[in-house]
Amino acid sequence: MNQMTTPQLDKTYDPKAVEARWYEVWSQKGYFHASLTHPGQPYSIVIPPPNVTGSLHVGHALNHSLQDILVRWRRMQGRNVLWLPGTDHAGIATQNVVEKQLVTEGASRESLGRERFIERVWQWKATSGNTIISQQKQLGESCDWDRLRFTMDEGLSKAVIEVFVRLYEDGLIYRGERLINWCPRCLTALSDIEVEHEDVKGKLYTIRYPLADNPTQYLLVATTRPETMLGDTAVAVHPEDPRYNRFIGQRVNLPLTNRTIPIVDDAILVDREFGSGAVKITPAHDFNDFDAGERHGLHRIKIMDIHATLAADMLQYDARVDKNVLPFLAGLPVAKARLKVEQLLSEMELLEKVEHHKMALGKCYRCKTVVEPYLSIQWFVKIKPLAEPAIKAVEDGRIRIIPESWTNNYMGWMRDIKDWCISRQIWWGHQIPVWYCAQCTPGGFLKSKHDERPLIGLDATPIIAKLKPEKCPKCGDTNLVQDPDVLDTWFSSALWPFSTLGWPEQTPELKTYYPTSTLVTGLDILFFWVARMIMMGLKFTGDVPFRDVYIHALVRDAEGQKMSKSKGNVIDPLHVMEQFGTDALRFTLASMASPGRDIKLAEERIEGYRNFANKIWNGARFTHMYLAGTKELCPPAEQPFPNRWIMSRLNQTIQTVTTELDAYRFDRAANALYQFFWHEYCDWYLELIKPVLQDPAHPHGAITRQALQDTFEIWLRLLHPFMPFITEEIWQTLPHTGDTIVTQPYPIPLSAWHDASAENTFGAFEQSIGLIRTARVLLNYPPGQEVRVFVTHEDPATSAILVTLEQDLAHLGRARISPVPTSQWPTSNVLRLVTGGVTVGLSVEGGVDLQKALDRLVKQIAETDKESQRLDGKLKSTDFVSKAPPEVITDHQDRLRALSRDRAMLTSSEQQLRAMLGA
RNA sequence: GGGCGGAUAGCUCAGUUGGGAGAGCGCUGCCCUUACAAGGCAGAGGUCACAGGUUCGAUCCCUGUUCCGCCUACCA
Repeated sequence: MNQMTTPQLDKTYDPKAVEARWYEVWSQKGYFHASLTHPGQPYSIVIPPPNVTGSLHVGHALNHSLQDILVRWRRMQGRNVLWLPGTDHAGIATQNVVEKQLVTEGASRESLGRERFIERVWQWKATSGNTIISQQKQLGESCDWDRLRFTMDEGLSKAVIEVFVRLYEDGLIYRGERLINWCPRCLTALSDIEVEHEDVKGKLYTIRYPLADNPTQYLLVATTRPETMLGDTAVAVHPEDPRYNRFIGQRVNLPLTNRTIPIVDDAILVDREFGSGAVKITPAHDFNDFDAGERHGLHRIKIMDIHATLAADMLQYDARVDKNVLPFLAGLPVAKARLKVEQLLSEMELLEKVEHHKMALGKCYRCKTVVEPYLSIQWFVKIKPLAEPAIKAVEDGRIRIIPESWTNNYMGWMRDIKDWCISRQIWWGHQIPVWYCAQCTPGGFLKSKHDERPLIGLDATPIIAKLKPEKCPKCGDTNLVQDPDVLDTWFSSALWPFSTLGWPEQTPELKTYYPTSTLVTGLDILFFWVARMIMMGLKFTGDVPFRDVYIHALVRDAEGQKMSKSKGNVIDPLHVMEQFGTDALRFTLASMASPGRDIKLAEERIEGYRNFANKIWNGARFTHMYLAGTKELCPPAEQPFPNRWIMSRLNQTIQTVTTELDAYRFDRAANALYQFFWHEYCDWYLELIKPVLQDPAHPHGAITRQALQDTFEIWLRLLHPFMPFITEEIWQTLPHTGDTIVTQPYPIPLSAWHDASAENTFGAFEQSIGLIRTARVLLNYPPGQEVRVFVTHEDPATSAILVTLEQDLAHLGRARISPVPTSQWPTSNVLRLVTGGVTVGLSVEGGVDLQKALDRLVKQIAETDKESQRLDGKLKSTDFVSKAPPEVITDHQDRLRALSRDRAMLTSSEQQLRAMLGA
């Protein structure tokens, strides 16, 4: 027993003074370090790695708080806990950050060259990449920082290479020329899910395409992107469309060019109901048209460069744009080209009409630039063979998605999944482990006219290798060029649960902590990340990467808007922690984490839980005044009533919190903790035991002090995962064993503490006190004034219990109590209030206004009557009594009986009151 | 276009085998009562979005409607 001296605590809790100090101690003592020799059953979580350029936003705060609650809880339960932290290298975002820095120095990525640029990024990472890590520590996160990982670390990079090579060898990675989503600002390919769609009001242009054989006749073609017509290589109509099918096989003159293009039939592409029923086909600039082009063996004519501007040479030589309009169009960016084409067509009277049209516009998720479907050579993962086992793992329950409702979402996406474009035309990231031999490539490597990168054509044979090969295996030449592209950041994140544990080595960590127990994440990266981890985990470890996936809500502002810097509605968690304390923020987020609903975070809520922290603090100050001396042992059943009651309630709270945490109901667990402490422990228990504590000679003094500090200490442990700082601070000042609350056992329910009779007794007691207090207010008695109170219960047994509680009733009711039957009460000058069998009488002093009391009685009688009628009506229904379950019927009968007893007491009370008023 | 979620007190939200509608904040009144005014006590406030259906009985289950949000999609 480590008996501390009673400290003097300030009246209000000051989180700042406490938080940094304890985090320092926890770190130094290594409480968060996972040990392979720990005897407990492993419990492991890998953190969703935040972007290394990032700083802690409120979404992280939620995500991390929930993980820390789970981890601290399991650690206290004695599990062998690993919470593995880290960051990802965020290829595009990080490169953007460093490039911006270079611009201010008058330099650029290109001027530095690839090697020096990458060095520069590492430098940046060394100085700025730990921002979020230190912020995570401020949040109190109990990660094993000794195992901090970064997706570009040597070990993780090794895993990336290993996976790439093995996927290639298994035929699951291929290189091909496809249409991909291209960001003309980041100058790289994006995967499908890196494109955000936004509804915009655009225009639908209807253009006349004159028939080649008879230019006075024309086909009407509708499009939202008229500028792409320069790259058209066909027009499609529906084969069964009587308006057009006779034209199939003929040709049209493509306006603004010197080309004619065929009219083809295509039942897949053409919707006869839409637009004019004829569709232009631009295979190099539209995803549907690309497929249609494949079906009809059409040319693909590119008209744009990597910046999404119309390229003069492409227009001139490939698209054969008419030389009269060429100067107007060459070099224009897409948006301007659209206007110009509209104008030109209009002047040539080839523009039939322009209508308003709403459409979805794809934007880059990093920089919000409009993305272009762009024809280029890229690397892809063939995803279907990986998706199938990943679907199965969720179907057969090896992976559980919580809340379950997201399972459908996952399944739907997985079943309809498309090949994953994994190459990115940037420098920061894992460079693709593929080399090419110039000697063996017939066309050699070209330099693009529009890009400084070497263009490696599809005729080049890739040499896939974990390390750079010495020489070409075919010709022996040593002049090999590595593929300039890097892999999608999500490619390395997909390996996170096992690459961080040492894979491809079979490390002890991997054996102990894989599969991980739980993944905690937001819905926004279910597809980006979760699905891909499942696919990769199954493929490369043969097992799922985690058992449970807990998906939490998105945090929005108080108006329900998504937080964004541009809207200026972001709540900065660091500022909140500064203002209200970390524990308050954590508790707020936990208490609002109801499944399937977004969190609207308002500052008032956080303030409310700041007040809760202060309440806890003051509860501790109170407890400190009455710490026990020597240890007092007393079996629960022999404890005085307040102790028996609070122990039973605490026991129930332990049960609830544990059950709810098991079900990932952080909100309910938090509410149970709050409700217990504030509204049972402080409001009732502390008040009940004050007379005992304050009387040095009281026979229950010693065991009550003991119960007070024991229950407080247990509750602190119960709360600790939610509010780690304040619980440690207070726990240290109470008698305790051990060095830190962090590693103390989590409370478990004890059946000996459960006491139904104490809880029933409390029910009658609480009702009595409630009536006394209400009566006081009705009669305008000052709170301090002691009054004469009669109290009884219609059930004799309960009445007898109330007799035993006379002291407690007197104390909390501030009254002289007469616990006698109503027959012994005065018939006048007493206000009688009734509820649930309890009747309380307050003696009425002369001169008080009784009208308020009368109003209340009248209202209560009316309510009683209404409810009685409702119950009576049901009980008189033959359908009800014949079909409802017996226990429901007896319950209704009991309630009706209780109401009518109350009602009799109420009316007699009303009559007395009227008599008093009349007098 | 498809899918999913939501609509309960002024606000934010609980309410899971269908049987008496709850919490927090806010509001009103009274109190600086020796842990706490970041507090205590008492109180007001809801046809559980709307319309049908199932049932003895529906906030809860089913159908439809309206509104809001999210995800997803190639209607040029």
